[in-house]
Amino acid sequence: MITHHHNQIRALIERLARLSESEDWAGELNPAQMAALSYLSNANRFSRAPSHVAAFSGSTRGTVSQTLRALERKGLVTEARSQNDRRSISYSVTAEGRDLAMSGKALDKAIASLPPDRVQALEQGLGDVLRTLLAVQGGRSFGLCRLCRHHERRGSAGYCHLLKVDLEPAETDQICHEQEPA
Amino acid sequence: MITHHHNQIRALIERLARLSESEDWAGELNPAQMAALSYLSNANRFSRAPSHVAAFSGSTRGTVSQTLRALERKGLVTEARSQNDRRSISYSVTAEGRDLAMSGKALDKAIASLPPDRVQALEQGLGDVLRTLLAVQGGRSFGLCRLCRHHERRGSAGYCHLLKVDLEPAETDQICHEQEPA
DNA sequence: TCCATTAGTAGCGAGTCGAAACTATTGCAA
DNA sequence: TTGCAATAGTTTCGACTCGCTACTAATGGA
Repeated sequence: MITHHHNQIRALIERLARLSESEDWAGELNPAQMAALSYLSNANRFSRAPSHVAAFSGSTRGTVSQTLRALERKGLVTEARSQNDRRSISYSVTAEGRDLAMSGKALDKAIASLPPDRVQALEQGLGDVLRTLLAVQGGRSFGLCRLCRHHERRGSAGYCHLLKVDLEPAETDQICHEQEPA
Repeated sequence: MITHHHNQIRALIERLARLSESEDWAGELNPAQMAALSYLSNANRFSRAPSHVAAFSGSTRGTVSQTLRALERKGLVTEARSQNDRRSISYSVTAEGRDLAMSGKALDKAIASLPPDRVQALEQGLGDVLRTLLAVQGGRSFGLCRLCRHHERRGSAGYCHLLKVDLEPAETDQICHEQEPA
């Protein structure tokens, strides 16, 4: 049974996202571009292809392809074709791109002004909702590498048993498109 | 200080909204149209003008003007010019529009599958975030009529001390653009 | 080797979006 | 009363999203 409380919460989530997106950096970037840039700046080197961005944002490869070209024209990302599989492309975020992605958003400040237990509860609740939604829609989780069932911690670094590669310390804190919660 | 937890939560909110928007009814309506339709179907008769939709969604009057005309072409809303102020227009949602707006969203179902205390915590946390964000950005709250400081309960009906009008029972549960939390 | 699959791109049409210019109406103040 | 300034909404413009349907190129399995 869906009560008006559940509607209310969806409305809140959608409105917050909309307000956050209609912020300052609008004019510079539009929501889709910012979402892609933000994803790319947190994704590991195995997860920066157009199809990954598309899967993450629930969009299509075609749409994302154009979004990424817009970002490239603006000098915020650079394209690099893969050696192994010459079909695939990996995008990297430039220094300017990273600055823009990391620039403080009003929504972050609003969240930061909450008491820690509220923040905790929010993270947990939203995480649960996301997991349930993905289970229904059949999407990937795009969680952090180090929280993956294929991840093995090795000191400050790590190892991926799925891709069979060593991981730098920083990489274990990035988003991976193959991630499956432990 | 903004920690990665706060970033995480913003990312969650934006991703949930994006996934929710890229749902089934896409093809029928796009996100902006659904957002406008959803707002209109919950707003009271004083709050259904283009400028109200614009303020609610953090958009502009110009953009919203086109969105509403698209909705009207699709037969989901109807326009009605006001007698008192002949500049202003109020849109009403048609029966089909209401059906579409009310149709079950996957995100609602995901939220409904949470334990009640989680739902409670989410509603509280997201509400706090929204209030803080609005305080910073200077937007209106667009809350429920009956939770307004100008509202006086009269049995199952009510009275608005700001607009000096009687309110039907159903109206006290709708969104008002003048709402200020009690 | 052949062909289905996968990764990405191109072009189309409807529509968003912000900005600026524009019309009509209203309200206030001299 | 006249005269503006403010307000409500629309229009137009250019850049872009978005889903779609083709399309190319590379890959990989039978």
